[in-house]
Amino acid sequence: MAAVLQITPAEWDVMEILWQHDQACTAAEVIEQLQATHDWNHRTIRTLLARLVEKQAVGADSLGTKYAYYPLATREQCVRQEVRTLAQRLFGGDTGALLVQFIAETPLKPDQIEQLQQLLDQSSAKLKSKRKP
Amino acid sequence: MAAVLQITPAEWDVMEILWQHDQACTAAEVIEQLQATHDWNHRTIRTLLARLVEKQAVGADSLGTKYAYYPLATREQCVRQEVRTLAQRLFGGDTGALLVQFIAETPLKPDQIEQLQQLLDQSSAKLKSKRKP
DNA sequence: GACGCGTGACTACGTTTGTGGTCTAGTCGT
DNA sequence: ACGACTAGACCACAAACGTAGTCACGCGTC
Repeated sequence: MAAVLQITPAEWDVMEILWQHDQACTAAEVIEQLQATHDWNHRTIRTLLARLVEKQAVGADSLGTKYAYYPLATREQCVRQEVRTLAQRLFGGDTGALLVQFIAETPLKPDQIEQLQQLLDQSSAKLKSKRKP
Repeated sequence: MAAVLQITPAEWDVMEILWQHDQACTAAEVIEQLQATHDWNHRTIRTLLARLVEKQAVGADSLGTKYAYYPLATREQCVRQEVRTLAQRLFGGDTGALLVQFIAETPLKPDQIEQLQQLLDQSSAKLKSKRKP
């Protein structure tokens, strides 16, 4: 399901609102919150919601005359998708070198460093366990 | 210069060819190499080249009847731009967070893991030394 | 019970992107 | 010198995207 969810930047802003809520929201709620930060016509936001429903990134349950909208994909999934797409484009060939360069010049926070170290440990552990059997 | 270079995925593939060469290339050379991997009409590639020239990502020196094309932006600059853009969208500009995701998504080779581990050690050492004085 | 308002459905329209066609002026082989 | 090719300039067109208008319908109000 949701094989290659292509969420555009504008749609992403709508998804963020939905992800922030545990409960499904009405269009009016989404519109109100988006208009706090975006200078968007409510019709624009409704269109974005409709497109997200169409591409099955968002579900819509009928509430009589209106709908309750809720995300069908987790933020996690969508982030992974985006990251994978960009990684493919940027690092399609030589992933390692570029990542090395990037790490070298990105100011990392202590917890990010720790996260990365754990990831690397896992990777090397996985590599080793694979080589033996 | 090249303030917000927006390179589309198709254009990116053209840039890759140009970045691979130290010397400027003719359109014919770019076309030949791209057609090795892409099923693109040569007109498509010429259009992409023209658009890249227009947005000043690529320079074109007249060689009589043809042009020599060469990148005006380095690959590093463009990668940085893309990463920043996506980090902005996904993590409110936190490039480090995006890097964590990249690493999580990327299968790394042992030597790359080692390199990255060293880099992280350096980073954390730097952080510690900064905190003291 | 007529009326305005919010809601969703459908439509519109300019721009960007991917893809490729036409036109024209040089280039090169014969 | 002429005809086949080639390179680039200009144009075309559909899909995706950002942005927003119109329509019709049910709801609460006066």
